[in-house]
Amino acid sequence: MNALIQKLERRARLLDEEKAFLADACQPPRKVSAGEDIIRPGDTPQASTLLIEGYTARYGTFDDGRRQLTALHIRGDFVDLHSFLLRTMDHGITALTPCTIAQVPHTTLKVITEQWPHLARVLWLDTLVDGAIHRQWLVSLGRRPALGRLAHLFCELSVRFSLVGLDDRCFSFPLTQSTVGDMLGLSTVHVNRVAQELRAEGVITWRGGRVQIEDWAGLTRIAEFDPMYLQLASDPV
Amino acid sequence: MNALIQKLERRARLLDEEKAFLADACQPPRKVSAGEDIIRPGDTPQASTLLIEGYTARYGTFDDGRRQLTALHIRGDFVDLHSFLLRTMDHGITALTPCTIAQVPHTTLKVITEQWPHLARVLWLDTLVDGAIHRQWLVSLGRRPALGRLAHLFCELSVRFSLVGLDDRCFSFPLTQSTVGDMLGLSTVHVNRVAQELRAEGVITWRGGRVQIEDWAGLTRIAEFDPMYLQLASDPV
DNA sequence: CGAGGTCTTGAAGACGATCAACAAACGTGG
DNA sequence: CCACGTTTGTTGATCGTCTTCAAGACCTCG
Repeated sequence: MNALIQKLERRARLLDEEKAFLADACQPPRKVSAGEDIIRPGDTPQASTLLIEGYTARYGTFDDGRRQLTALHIRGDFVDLHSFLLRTMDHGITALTPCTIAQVPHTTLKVITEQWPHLARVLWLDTLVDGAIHRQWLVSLGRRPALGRLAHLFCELSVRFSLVGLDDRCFSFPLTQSTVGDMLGLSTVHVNRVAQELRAEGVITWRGGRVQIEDWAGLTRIAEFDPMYLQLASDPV
Repeated sequence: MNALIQKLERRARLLDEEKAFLADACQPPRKVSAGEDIIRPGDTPQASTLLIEGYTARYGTFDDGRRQLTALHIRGDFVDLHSFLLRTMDHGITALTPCTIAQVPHTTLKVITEQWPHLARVLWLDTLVDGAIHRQWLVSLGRRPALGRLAHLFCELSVRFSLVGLDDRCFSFPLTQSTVGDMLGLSTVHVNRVAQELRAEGVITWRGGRVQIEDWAGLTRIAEFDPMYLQLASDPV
């Protein structure tokens, strides 16, 4: 919850009443174990899920079992704020690690749009930043070579962790190379090879479920990273 | 304008007052010629642009000039509704063909969020469907082979045109193969080759700036197309 | 009629996938 | 705390898809 508010306040000032209302809206936190589906494609959830701790991902699947992850969530992210209006989910959401989540009923979100228009705009903005991240991923998958794709992912995560008050140059990353492959549209083997290349360049270490960025300038150069899309400016909305 | 309302009403019922307010919000239409930028990266527009006729696209560029299109808009699409809250644009929007556009001032959009909460939710939903399309494109770029990518694009366009009342099995498509390559993350040469393959399969004809779908079942099979993500159900929001 | 853009075709090469095998790390139960 | 099985990471070899380069055909529009 605090992580969410901290992130939202990087983009717009919130009134104390708004923060209090948002905090009250959350149902008690719940644990989810790794590999469990939080939402299955076709579900029509009655509440939106806020990620308190852990990693979750959105995914689409093919008949033959191959999958593509379309988003990666960290603490403070609303993993399915869009289910409030989208109703039936066109994709699933899975817990990549053990997670703590809290739910906000859709009825409460509706009240926000009726009675707290400013807060509603801030939440709308949050879904729009989600879209901006999607666009960057599209650029990655469409035009960036494998090495740049992995580098870009780490750049993005570093900035996103800094928004929720975590050390951004060294963060927990207990995902398998196979999962990363499903995210970047690469095979597991190739993820392994480009990871080694990043290590050989000396820009990161990635071991034991942790990533440490050793050379930020070098990493951003390889990734051609420009953080503008993460909307760090704090404007009234 | 009518196209927008027609599309929105496929997802939620609108009151006559809401439709009237939305129609009044539009400034007089304006022509834009092919190749012209409607928005440049870094711009902070004071109005959102509605596409009345033609094709526009969102794009990201690299230093070396290569580009990746991240969205394709047809008539009835709000090409940058998100600029209302996102403020400074992280990407550009270009007219791929001669276009007619109309603008809606951000101040008016703000009034909608303050005084027309239901209409605001419908517009929010529209940006969420945008996100759903992004996710499908991510799946395409990440995991679909070139043939399936092109087939999927035509499936999506067919459904989207049907939502705005156009013949969906035969639509105007005056884009170059190079532009399609920038959309699908492919080289021009390869777009040419997979297009010929789709023709050879007898599922489409694509000539003289028009696409005709000859075998919908075959096309959707090649694309592994599932239209769920376009949110065709009409629910109260 | 000419010129520039677009489409088409061929050949060579690169990047990443797939297959296969082994090593290392992890977790679980004895 | 160790043994064992399973998952994850690593490496090599081969293969396929798509890219790049190059050149010629077609088309459109002044």
